[in-house]
Amino acid sequence: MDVTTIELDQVLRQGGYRATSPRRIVWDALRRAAGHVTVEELAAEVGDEVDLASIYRALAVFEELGLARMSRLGDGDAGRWEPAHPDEHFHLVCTECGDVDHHIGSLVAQIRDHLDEGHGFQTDNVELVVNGRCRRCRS
Amino acid sequence: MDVTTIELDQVLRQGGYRATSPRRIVWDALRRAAGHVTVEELAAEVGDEVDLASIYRALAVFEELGLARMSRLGDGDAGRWEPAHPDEHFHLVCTECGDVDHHIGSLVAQIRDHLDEGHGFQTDNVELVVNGRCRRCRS
DNA sequence: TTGGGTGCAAACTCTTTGCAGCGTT
DNA sequence: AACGCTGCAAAGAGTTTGCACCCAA
Repeated sequence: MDVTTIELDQVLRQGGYRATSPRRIVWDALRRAAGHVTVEELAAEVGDEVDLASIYRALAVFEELGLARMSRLGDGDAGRWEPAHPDEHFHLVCTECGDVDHHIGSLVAQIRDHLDEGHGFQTDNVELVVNGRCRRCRS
Repeated sequence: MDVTTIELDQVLRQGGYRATSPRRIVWDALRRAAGHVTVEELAAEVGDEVDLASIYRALAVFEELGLARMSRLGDGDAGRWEPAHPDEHFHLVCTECGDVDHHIGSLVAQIRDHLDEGHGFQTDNVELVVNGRCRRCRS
């Protein structure tokens, strides 16, 4: 699923929300970003076109519609946003160089299956953040 | 490893920190708690014996010494603390009843191995939070 | 036309920090 | 005696909210 700006309007309306200019602008900025952007970075990207409060509100709507996703990659870090990826994925955070690697694999599906079968737990959402040292920094 | 109050003093000193009364009180409260306590809850537990700022500072020291661990179980939630568990573990959070289940298993070790062998990533810390519906709420 | 959405500013929560005095080493 | 730690109060970051106006449906 690649939600373009045009499709965004439909998804919003189907969810009972209005298709507005600020939401389109925030969505475009989020897609344009390489991922893992803070709200502040998004604000810088959209300049003064959209108010900070409206960015927060837009992202909350996107999250509810399953369009976007927030993670906290460090202890006291601010929330970082990215378009929701259809494939389950998780984040490798290098504590040395700060690099964040997107990792798509079967691990999340394995976790889901394991919990469903063994524990009767119906998984909605898996938040997996792995801290460590990446290959380059391992020396 | 079960770090009692008496052992705490040793661990602190070995780490280059002083063994003080506020740290002992916070540590005892953390161990007495069922786990997953917020700083505010700890503050209520210790009454006015220890200042809020000192609780934060004590927990930061415990984390550095590997004695305690913080997780964020929900999107906008405050940090929740627990004594560090020797076995790798993760959290199952039921979005229906709010119950948090500690889950100890081989999953975290599997993740560690997978990343080390396949990607050269040396894992320090795995933060895994699974949201969903527990067996009871599944109806 | 109507009510959901927006900008603006103020408030709020969680957490950190500066500083003078206290207590561990 | 020295200096790390504490309480207190104030500041700071990130995020939310109240309200009047605006605009999508």
